Amino acid sequence: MMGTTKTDFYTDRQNELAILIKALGHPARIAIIQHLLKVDSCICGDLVNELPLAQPTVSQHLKELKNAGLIKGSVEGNAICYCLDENGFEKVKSFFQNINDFIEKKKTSCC
Amino acid sequence: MMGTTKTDFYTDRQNELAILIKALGHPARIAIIQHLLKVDSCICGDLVNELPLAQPTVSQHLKELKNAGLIKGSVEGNAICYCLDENGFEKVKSFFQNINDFIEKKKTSCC
DNA sequence: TAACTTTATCGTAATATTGCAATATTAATA
DNA sequence: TATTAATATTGCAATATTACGATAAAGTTA
Repeated sequence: MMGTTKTDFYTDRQNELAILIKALGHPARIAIIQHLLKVDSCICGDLVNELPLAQPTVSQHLKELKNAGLIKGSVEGNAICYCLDENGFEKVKSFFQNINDFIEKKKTSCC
Repeated sequence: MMGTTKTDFYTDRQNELAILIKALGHPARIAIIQHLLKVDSCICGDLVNELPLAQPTVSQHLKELKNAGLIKGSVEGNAICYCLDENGFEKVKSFFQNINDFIEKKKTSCC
C-alpha cells in the first residue's frame, strides 16, 4: 500500500479531475495538445517527427491522453488520426472556471 | 538519463505548463485547492483533518503546490496560513482558454 | 525555562512514470 | 501473397512519486 495514492478516500470528482489533469502534466503531452491546436486538424503519425522521442514513447503518451479522454483517434487507412476530445476538456473546464472566478472576486489576498 | 523527462528538448512554456499542471494532478492536491475555494480564506493546519493523509504527507503536498506557484503561505503565529496564489493559475489560464476557444469554434469534429 | 502546538525535514519502502529497443499488429500496395 | 508503412505492445532499466514514522524546528503558553 505504501507509495500508492489513496484514491478510495477522495471523491469521484477529485479522482476524475486528478486523472485528467495528471495526463496533461508532461511536456510531451502538452506539446501534443498544442500541436493539435496549431494544425487545426487530425495528426497522423507526423507527430513522431515533432517530438524528441522514439515512436513507442510517443505512442505511449498518445495512449495516456486517449485513456484520459483528452484526445480521440480514428483509423484512417493504415494510419491513425488523432484529434482533441471535447469530453475530457469539458470536465476540467468548470474546475478552472471556479478558480478563476474566485481569484477575480477575491482581490484582497489574505497572504 | 533513462526514465527522466527530456525537458531540454521542449520549450520553456511547455515545461512551465507541465510543472504547473502536474502539481494539480493528484487528488490530495485537488482536494487542497477545493478546500481553499470552499472556506474562502486561509487554511491553518486543519487541512490535515480534511485529508486521509498523515501530517508529513500533507506538508509535502503543500510544498509541491507552493513550489509550483499555485498556493502561498504566510506565518501566522505558530501556524502557517495558506491561500491560492493567482500567479500560478494565471499562467495556465490562457492554455485552457485556447483549448476551449478551439473546441467552441471547431464544432465539426474530424474523428 | 519547560511543556505544548504546529509545521517542516529526513530517511526509507513501495509503487508509478518515463523512455526505448525489439517485436507484434494492422492495413495498404506491389 | 510478400513487402512495405504506420502504429501498438512487451519487457526492461532508470528515475520520480507517494506515503509515513521519527525527528527537528519554531513559535506559544504555562
